[in-house]
Amino acid sequence: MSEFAKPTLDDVARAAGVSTATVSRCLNAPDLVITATRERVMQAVETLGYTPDFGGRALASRRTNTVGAIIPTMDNAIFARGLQSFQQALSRFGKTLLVASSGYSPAREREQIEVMASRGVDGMLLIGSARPEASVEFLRRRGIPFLGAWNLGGEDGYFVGFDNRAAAAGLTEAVLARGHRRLAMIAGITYMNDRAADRMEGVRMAAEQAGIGADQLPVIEAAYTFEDGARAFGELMALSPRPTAVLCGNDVLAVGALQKARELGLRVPEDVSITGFDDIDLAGVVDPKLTTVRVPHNRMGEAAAEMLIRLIGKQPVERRIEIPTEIIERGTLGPPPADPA
Amino acid sequence: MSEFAKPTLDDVARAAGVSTATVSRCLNAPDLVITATRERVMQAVETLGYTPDFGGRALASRRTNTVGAIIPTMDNAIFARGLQSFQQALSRFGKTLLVASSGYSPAREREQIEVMASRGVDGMLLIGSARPEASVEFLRRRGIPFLGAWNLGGEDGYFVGFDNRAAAAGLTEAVLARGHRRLAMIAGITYMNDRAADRMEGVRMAAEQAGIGADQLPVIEAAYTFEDGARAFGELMALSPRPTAVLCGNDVLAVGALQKARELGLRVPEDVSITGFDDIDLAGVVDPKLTTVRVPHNRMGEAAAEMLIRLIGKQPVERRIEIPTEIIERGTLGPPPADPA
DNA sequence: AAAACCAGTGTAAGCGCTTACATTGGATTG
DNA sequence: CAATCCAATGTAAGCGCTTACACTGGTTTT
Repeated sequence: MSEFAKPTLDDVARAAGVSTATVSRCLNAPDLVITATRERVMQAVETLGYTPDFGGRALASRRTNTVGAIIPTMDNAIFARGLQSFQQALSRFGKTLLVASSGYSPAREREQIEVMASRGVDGMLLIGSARPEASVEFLRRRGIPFLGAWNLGGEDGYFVGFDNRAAAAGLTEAVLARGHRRLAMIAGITYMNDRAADRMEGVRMAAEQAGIGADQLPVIEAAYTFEDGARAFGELMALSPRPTAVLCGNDVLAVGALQKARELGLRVPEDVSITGFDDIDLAGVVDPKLTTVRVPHNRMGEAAAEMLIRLIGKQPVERRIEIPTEIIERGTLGPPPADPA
Repeated sequence: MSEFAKPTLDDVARAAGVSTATVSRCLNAPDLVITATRERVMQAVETLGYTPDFGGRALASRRTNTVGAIIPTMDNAIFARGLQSFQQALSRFGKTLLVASSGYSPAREREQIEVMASRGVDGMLLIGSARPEASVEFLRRRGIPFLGAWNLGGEDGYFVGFDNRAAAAGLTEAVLARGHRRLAMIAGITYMNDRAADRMEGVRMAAEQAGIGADQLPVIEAAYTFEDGARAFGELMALSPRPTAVLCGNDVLAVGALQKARELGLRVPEDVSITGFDDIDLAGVVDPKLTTVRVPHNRMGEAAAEMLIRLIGKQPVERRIEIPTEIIERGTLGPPPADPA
C-alpha cells in the first residue's frame, strides 16, 4: 500500500494477520469474533486509518445505510425544521440523509424518487400522500420502504403526521365561538397537496356544522408567499358583506394577510380577525401575534425517522402515528366588530 | 431474470445483443456509440426498466456523484435557503446531496466529515473557515475537494461567500451617519464561527474609524434565539449612558431585541435604533421593519454548487467568489434621540 | 495497393466488500 | 474414549459496474 493509497480490508487483514472475513466481522458483527482477535484487528484499523469503502460495501451487502427525503423545498421553515430533526435522529441510527426537492411538482418528485432509488436508499421519506399512483407503484415494485409525513394519508401506506382536517376544524370552531359568522379562507394550493386540501376541508366542515354552507364561505387558493396571501386578502376584503374572520392555510399566508390589513387601514382583530397554521417563528413576531395551530415539526421528524428505521428493519410498525397539534390563541383573533362595514 | 429481480447491465446487454461495455458506454458516454446501437440499447433499458446499481457503479468508477454538505443546522433560514439552492444547482449536474448537521460543534462537524468521507462523496460543502486544522488535514489527505461557504476564509482553501466584515462595517457607517455615537452590539457567538466574528470585527473597525474605541462599544455575545437577543438587549439598555443604537449580529437577535424594546416601553427608532443582518423573511415582517444587510443566500448556494462541480472536475477555479451584499435601510434605524436618557 | 489510422465494439480484469460454506480444534456428551 | 457439537476463523465466490486493451473492418494516406 503506497503512502497515499486508501487502505483496504485486505491491508487491515494482512496487518492483523487474519482473513478479510474476520476483519469484516469485527466491523459488522463484533460478537462473532473473540475479544483478543478483535482487539488486534481494531488496532490495525486504527494505525492504518482504515475506513470501509462505501461502494464495495454497498455492492456486497445490498444495503447503503442511506435514507432519502424528498420535500417540496427546504426554503420553508416547516420542512426545514422537520428535516433537521429527521436527519439528527437518523444519524443516531448510523444512517445518512440524502435530500432532494420537488418544488411541489409531482413530476419532479417522481424523478427524484428514481434518483434516490437508483442510489439504493434503504428507505424514503415523502411528504403527504397526494401523488400519482405510478410513483407509489414504482416504490412498491422496487421494494423500497417509504412513508408519508406531515399528514395521515389514506387507505394504505405508512404515515406520521397531523390530522390537518381536525386541527383546521378545531381552529374554525374557536373562531366561531367568538361569534364570527362571516368567515373566509385563504387556502394553500390544494392540487396534489393533501395538507392544504385537508385544512380547507376542515374549515368547511366546521363551518357547515355551524350552518354556514360552502356558498357562504369564500375560499381563495394562494401560493406560498406573503404577496399571494396579501393579494388574496385584498380580494376577500372587497367582498360584500365583508368577512369578519379570515382563516389562512398557513402562517405565511396569514402574515401576508396581516400586512395587507394594515395597508388597507383595517385593525386586527378589531375590524377583522386572521388566523394562521403551523406556528412558525414568524407567527410570534408579528404584531399582533398570530392565532394559529402549533404543529411540532421536530417531533414529527423524529417520529418519522424512528418509523422508517423500523420499516427498514422489517420490525412491526404502526400504520400511522399521529402527532397532536394545539390551538394557540393570540392577538389576531377577537370577536367580530359590533357594526361590521 | 426472475420477475422481481432487478435487471442488471448483463440483462440489458443480452436483450440488446451487445456487450456490457457498450451498454455502459451508452449510459456514460453516449457519443462513443453509434446511434443505431444506442437506440437499441436504450430500448432494452426502457423495456426492462433498468436503472444502474449504485454500489456497482461506485465501486468500479471510484465516483459517487454525491456531494456532502455539513451545516450547523437547517433550522435556520439562512442555511436552509442556501442549501435549497445548492441542492437544486447540484441536481442539474446530476449530483445528489448528502446532508448532515454539526449543531455548531467542531467536534461533531469532524465526525460528519468522516461519515461523508467514508461514503465516498466527490466533494464537500462546509460553512466558513473556522475549524480545527485536523479536520482540514483529513480532507486534504483523502483528496476530497471542499469549499467554505458563507464567508471568504483565510489564506488558503476555496471560498464562496460574503465579506461579513466589510458589510458590518458598512452598516455601522450608515448608523454613524445618522448621528449615533453611543453604539452597542449584540453579536452571535464568535467561538469557531467566523461569520459572527467578522461581523463583530466589522462593527468595531467602523466604530474605531469614527473615534469610538472598543472600550466605548459594549458587545454582548448571544446564541441564536429571540430570547437570547432579548436578554442581551435588556442588559444593554440597563447601561448608563444608554446606547442609542444596537447593532445585532443577525436578524433573529435583532427581532429579539425589538421585542424586548417594546416590552421595555422603548420606541424604535425614536428612543433606540436597532439593526440586523441577513435580511431573512422575518426582517420585513416585524414592525417597524428591520434595517439590515441583505445577503443573497440563494445566489450563494448556486455559486457554491458551481464552484464545487469545477473543483471536482479539476477545472480551473477562482479561489474565492464574493457575493455582494446590500444595506437595506428600513424603519428600525433613525437618528439618535435629541435628549437621550 | 500497402500502410496507417480510427471509429465502433467486445473481452475480461478487477474495484473492496460480505457471506455461505468449509475447516479446525477444543469442549461436551454418551 | 469415540462421537458429536460448536465457537472461531478461513476460503472463495460473487455483488454490478467501468475501463484498459484488443480486435475488426472500413477509410484515408502515401
